[in-house]
Amino acid sequence: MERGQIHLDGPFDLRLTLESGQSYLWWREDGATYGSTDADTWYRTTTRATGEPAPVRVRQDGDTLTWESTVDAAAVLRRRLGLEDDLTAIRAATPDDDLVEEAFDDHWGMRIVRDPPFGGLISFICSAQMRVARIHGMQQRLRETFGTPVTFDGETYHAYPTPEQLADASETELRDLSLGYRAPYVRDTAEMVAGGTRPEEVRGQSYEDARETLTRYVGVGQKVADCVLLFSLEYLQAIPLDTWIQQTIEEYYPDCDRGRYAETSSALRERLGGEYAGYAQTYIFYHLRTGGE
DNA sequence: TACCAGGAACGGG
DNA sequence: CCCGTTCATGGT
Repeated sequence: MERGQIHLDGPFDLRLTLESGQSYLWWREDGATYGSTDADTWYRTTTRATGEPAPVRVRQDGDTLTWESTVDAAAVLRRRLGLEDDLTAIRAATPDDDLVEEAFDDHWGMRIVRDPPFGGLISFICSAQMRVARIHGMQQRLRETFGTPVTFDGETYHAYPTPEQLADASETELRDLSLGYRAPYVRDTAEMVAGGTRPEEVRGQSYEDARETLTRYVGVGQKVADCVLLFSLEYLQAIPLDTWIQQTIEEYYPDCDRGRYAETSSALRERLGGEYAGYAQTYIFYHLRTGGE
């Protein structure tokens, strides 16, 4: 077993980062409901960054992250948890705005995650008209049903299914996991990816071109595409316009409502500072979702 | 019971 | 292009 520590020299909160509705590819070792406020646990996931799926677990104690794995996971964790982002500089570059400042203050340390692209794509296809805890439950069932098991410290971690593993699933099998009408979307998109059309290929395209390209996947509209760009592909300017944010626009930024998704998104992006607008959006989303105003 | 959840596909205008 | 409707499922 390999074990290491990462010294945090900037604001970071592991629980907020992993349980704020950005990623559905981690799970708590204590089994507590996803979205719990108790952070005293290990968070588990797997990574294929070094080849075959490797289990990883990590926990936070103050300004120290401790991780354990079968591989050296330090670099992977830095990337996947957004530790390379200069959060203080990003906040400083975000225009002054009462709602944004309040959200930053209340949830300071939350980072934008970098999920593996395929898992990010499938999990956000599953997110359509669904609550956070249920989206997380779906991903857990997908892992345990179709993912490759690896044992670590006497326990089994199931890797997120590969495109091939999900493409081989039947729609009925997926419906049995309570995916509902999303089942054929997941299966068909997995087949497209297994066939060679990979989401990470959009890297290098302009933000709006990349969003348009991603909507070619079945079950991916502009909102889900924005989630994949923001939480998997490092387009930090992406602003997913979900029902919460649309409600926020009506209430706080009515002049940004241009009637159509692309135009409204663009207007709000400018209002939130452009390059890192996705950070401000993610703080606002979580702030409102947890009862802030 | 009826309504809703981090929407998207589909069909008609 | 735009708009309304439909699509499973489980919680409240």
